[in-house]
Amino acid sequence: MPELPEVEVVRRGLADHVVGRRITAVRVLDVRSLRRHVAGPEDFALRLTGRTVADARRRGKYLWLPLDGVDHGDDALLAHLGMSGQMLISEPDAPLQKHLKVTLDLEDGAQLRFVDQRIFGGLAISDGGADLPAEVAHIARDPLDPAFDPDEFAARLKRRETGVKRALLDQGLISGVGNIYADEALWRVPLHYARNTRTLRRTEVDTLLHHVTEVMSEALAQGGTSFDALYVNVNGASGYFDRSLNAYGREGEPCGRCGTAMRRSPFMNRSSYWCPRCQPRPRNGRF
DNA sequence: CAGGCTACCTGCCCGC
DNA sequence: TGCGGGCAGGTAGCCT
Repeated sequence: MPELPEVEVVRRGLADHVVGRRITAVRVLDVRSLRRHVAGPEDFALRLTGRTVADARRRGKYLWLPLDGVDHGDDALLAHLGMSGQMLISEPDAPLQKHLKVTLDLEDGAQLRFVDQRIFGGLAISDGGADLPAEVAHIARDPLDPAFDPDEFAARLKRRETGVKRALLDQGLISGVGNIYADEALWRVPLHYARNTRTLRRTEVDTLLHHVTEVMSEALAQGGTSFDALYVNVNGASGYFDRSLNAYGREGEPCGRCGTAMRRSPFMNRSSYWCPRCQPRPRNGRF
């Protein structure tokens, strides 16, 4: 579900409501959400209790909260929202959400809740991960990161022998882009999702990068994309970028540029949405 | 390295 | 009303 803009909305919410607060109690309601914390739920709770959240950081779709505290190293609470994960700030006595997995009581009386319907997301404590968790080391910088290097991206992309959308979804090459924003950026360029990366000229790479960055920035400014209540910010509010989508989910609807009916094609066990006129399928790997 | 497939889960929607 | 299949914003691992 959440891609970079949605995760960044959550990160900002955590920065506002959680950073600087001490964790006074931890409850794990479903151990499956701690699959990546191999030491188990008791260890998880023990090591979080009493710690103060020092910061809220993000790279791509990964979030982490560096922790302060005596007797501990510079470790962090690592989170990935997967397809359906939510971080919600609640009153402790608020009704329990159906898919509530973990609660963290904060010293100011609020409660941070991790809710996750499909359990593809999860929480873990990353040893020494305050700066950059080892679990995130394989993730490339995202285009909203000031240190993102377009030259390096272009060089690595050119060395690939693959389709351009597959490359965009490769979090080791560029992070934060998921199925929605990949289709939106490709529509804006415009470029067919199967276009071979080796045939892209540098100007096309730069245009693509421009649109990837722009569409995610615009979505962030509108609070992200929410099709339903599964994606919400820490206060439970939806984003409204879904109204601005030009490609994703628009099969059969007219292209916003040329009016041709948009198409949906199976791609990597999901779907790609594209305009057959603006984004013609490449021939000879080029056009 | 590329990429196809599977697994990890729940829920919704559709056709029968 | 129920059942099966397909679909959904993601990632990791195994195999060829």
